[in-house]
Amino acid sequence: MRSISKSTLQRLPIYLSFLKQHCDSEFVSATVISKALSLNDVQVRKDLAAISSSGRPKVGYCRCTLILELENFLGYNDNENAVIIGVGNLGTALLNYEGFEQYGLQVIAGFDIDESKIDEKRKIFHISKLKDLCKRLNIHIGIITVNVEQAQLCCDELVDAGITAIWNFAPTHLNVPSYVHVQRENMAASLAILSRHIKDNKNN
Amino acid sequence: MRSISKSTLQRLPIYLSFLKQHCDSEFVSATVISKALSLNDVQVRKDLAAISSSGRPKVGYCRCTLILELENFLGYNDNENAVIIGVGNLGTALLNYEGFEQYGLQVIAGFDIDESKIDEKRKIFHISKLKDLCKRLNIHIGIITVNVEQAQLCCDELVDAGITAIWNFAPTHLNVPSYVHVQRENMAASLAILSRHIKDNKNN
DNA sequence: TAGATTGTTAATCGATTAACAATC
DNA sequence: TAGATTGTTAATCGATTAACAATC
Repeated sequence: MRSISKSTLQRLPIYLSFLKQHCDSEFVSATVISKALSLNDVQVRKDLAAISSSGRPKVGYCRCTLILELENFLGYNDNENAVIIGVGNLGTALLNYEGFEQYGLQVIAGFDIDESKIDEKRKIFHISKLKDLCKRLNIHIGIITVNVEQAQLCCDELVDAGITAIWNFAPTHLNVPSYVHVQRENMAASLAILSRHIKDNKNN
Repeated sequence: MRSISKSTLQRLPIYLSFLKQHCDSEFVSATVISKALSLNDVQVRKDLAAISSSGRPKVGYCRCTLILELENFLGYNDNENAVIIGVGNLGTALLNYEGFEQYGLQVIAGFDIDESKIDEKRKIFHISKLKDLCKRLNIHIGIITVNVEQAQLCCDELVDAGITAIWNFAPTHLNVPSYVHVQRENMAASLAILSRHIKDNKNN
């Protein structure tokens, strides 16, 4: 099992969701997956080879085995806890979203500066309790859903609390120590691609 | 102005947000931007060259001019209307999110099958009204925030309503005609990258 | 003039795709 | 055996980075 490229890593969850959703035969081949997802078949085969060696010539992959291998590799079976900073619209949506559990992510608490939002029954705490809770529960993932102005400050708090992976929904760059990974959820980039497509359509 | 690569396109909003937020001198160079955002300076220079020719040797770019050029290129000044299908947690958050206006995106209506969610004052309509509204207002962008099971069905409705660009938040692949572009907001992929980072940290 | 910067051309790197041998 | 499939090696493509000439 060699080291995985970022682009491969991003496609693995797509294969997994396809296998779970649209595919009910016992065996499945890279060709079938590639056609269903409009991808190149060699690409799919290489991606799968990186995380599995259960593929058999002429037969393909056992669907159930492949699902397990993907889930294990992606860590969907070992739970990671996460905290969220900023319990506004988006933060609340993510805090209430049950779908992350499926990916092995438990968002166990939300934090905010705004006293009026705090509601310990619903697991929303004042930000002053962040560090203690993260250290105590050994939490590594922090989700930032505050506005641009507060993002760097919250980021610093997370780093100070021992977080090493940050999922940043604020549209801004964050400065972090080199051992911390920031994953920017760049909605503006998605929009840029979408609106470019519309413009291209108009010009043709 | 040559054709823009997808990776360049995705970085442009990042430059723009930096220029607006963290930078208050009259002129700014690609080197300064690259350092602030931890990118390669030639990459920034090439990206900017693709959308602007206002850079001057020894001087750099006039910050205001560059901001305008980026905004124009990204279409932040010409508004696009969009509709949302699925007014659950995430759909509501996006419907209420004021931040998209900054990107020239107006989410003007939400649609749902669930009669109890419909509230025309808050611009939430029954899905049966989708096609008429999209045609009448000449809408090109649809946002899908329903669950996996309903996603393809909603997608078909959008295509039928004349939508050519779909922003898909449901974790599933959508089949569309070739002239329709689907931008998948792949949260599972972001999570995969984050949790890989944590695993790598543990193993070192 | 010297130094900082742009922007282009060439080199490198990595990811995708093509060709093909191995296998059931 | 023939055909479908895996998985590997080689070729291609595109994006990033390096080198450098042009410019204010």
